Amino acid sequence: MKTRDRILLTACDLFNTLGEHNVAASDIAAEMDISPGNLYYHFKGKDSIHLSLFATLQREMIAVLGPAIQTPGLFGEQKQGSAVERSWLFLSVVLELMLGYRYFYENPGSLMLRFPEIDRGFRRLVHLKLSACEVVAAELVAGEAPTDRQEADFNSLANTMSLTLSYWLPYSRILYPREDRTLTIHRGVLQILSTCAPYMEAEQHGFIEECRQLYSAMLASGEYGGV
Amino acid sequence: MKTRDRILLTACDLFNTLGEHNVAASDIAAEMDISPGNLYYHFKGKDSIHLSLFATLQREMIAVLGPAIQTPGLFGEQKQGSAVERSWLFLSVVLELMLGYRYFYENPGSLMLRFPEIDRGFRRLVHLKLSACEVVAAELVAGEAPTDRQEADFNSLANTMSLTLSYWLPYSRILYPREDRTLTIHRGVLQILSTCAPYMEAEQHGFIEECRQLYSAMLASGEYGGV
DNA sequence: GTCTATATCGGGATAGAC
DNA sequence: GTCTATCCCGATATAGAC
Repeated sequence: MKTRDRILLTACDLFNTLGEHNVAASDIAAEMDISPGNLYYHFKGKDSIHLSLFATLQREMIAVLGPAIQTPGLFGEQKQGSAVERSWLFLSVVLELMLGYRYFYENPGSLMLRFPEIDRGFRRLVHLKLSACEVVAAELVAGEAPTDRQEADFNSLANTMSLTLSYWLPYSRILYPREDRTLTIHRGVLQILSTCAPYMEAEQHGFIEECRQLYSAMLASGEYGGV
Repeated sequence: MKTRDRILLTACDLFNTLGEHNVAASDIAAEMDISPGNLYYHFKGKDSIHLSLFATLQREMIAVLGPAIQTPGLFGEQKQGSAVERSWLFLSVVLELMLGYRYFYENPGSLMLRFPEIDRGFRRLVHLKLSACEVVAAELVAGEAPTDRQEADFNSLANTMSLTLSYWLPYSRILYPREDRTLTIHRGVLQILSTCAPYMEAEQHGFIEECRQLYSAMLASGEYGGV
């Protein structure tokens, strides 16, 4: 593997575990057993690493969000499974991706303030996420023509979903600091879907119920170091 | 006003506008037209300022949250107005308070990592917020004995409210960077209350409707530099 | 591409006069 | 309490040999 890529990987990893601003360029070099000079040969500095890392995140996120927003609905092509199942998959993928760059979501403000391009990019991503949530919500509630009130409720529903999606990782980490990551994602998806529950057809509830059972079982089994 | 207090005030202000980590101790001194040495006479350094600032935030927040959690319901003593109106007031007060220390909520992770006492304190606050939201939610949905499913929905509702309450400021700032602060708070309260809408008695909806109208009017008037 | 050595710089922190 | 002057350190960044 190329040194340049190893730097990116190592940096992201350190940022995630230690917190972005507790990691110096030299720390990254030390962690990889290369010299600081070498690191500076590949990147102009920590800033340049941040920009590169964010560019990747952005690219990957757009790759996931883009298709979801296309008119035919989640994942463009032929639909498979029920609406809830597809939503579940979609939300999982997004959360998984965010988890890989979680240092970013713990302190969005800091990086946005330092780098205008990140500021713009992140804004754009949030807007995309909101659009995607609108599509997901629309698929989930489906059905009858909305009254004015339902219209307003729908908008706030999409907002809630998008907000939860954006901040679930840090929020959850505060409430359950040592929880297994996989479980955190599952609970996040469940939390978001629960938000839609009151608007959904009765038959759809079955899937959410199953998820809840599953989640309880996981918690009980203790293999995920929960609470 | 004592220099010590002016330092706290100025620091908080600078942190809010420039971002915590773009502000050096010397910047604070410069902004107040005192010498760095003077600042270090009053505080051992930036760290000590942070701790002091957080202690205040914590104290004020507990003063608001504590009574809300008491069994009689929101604001302890005799209840005034409808449940929605009281919730509205309560949520406004909390958001207003958070707004005063918004630098903190833009980058929770950074400060929590640096100061164990802030980490503990912030965790505690989030738990309190969640408890308070449970009380608010209970007052709002009121009524009949819940089935299992409603029970689960209720829990996730309280979580959604608490999460929205915690991250509304940064989220909203990303979506509407230049929005007037007052409007941001109003919209936040409305957003949280909308979350409960599907669970509420029909008659309660009237108030939320009014709020929405009001909000539309404010946006239209343009005096709040919206979008 | 990678290393070692070194220059630079900004912010944190202290000493001592007033 | 407040100032000036100064020190110190850690992180960034570069030069030049291998």
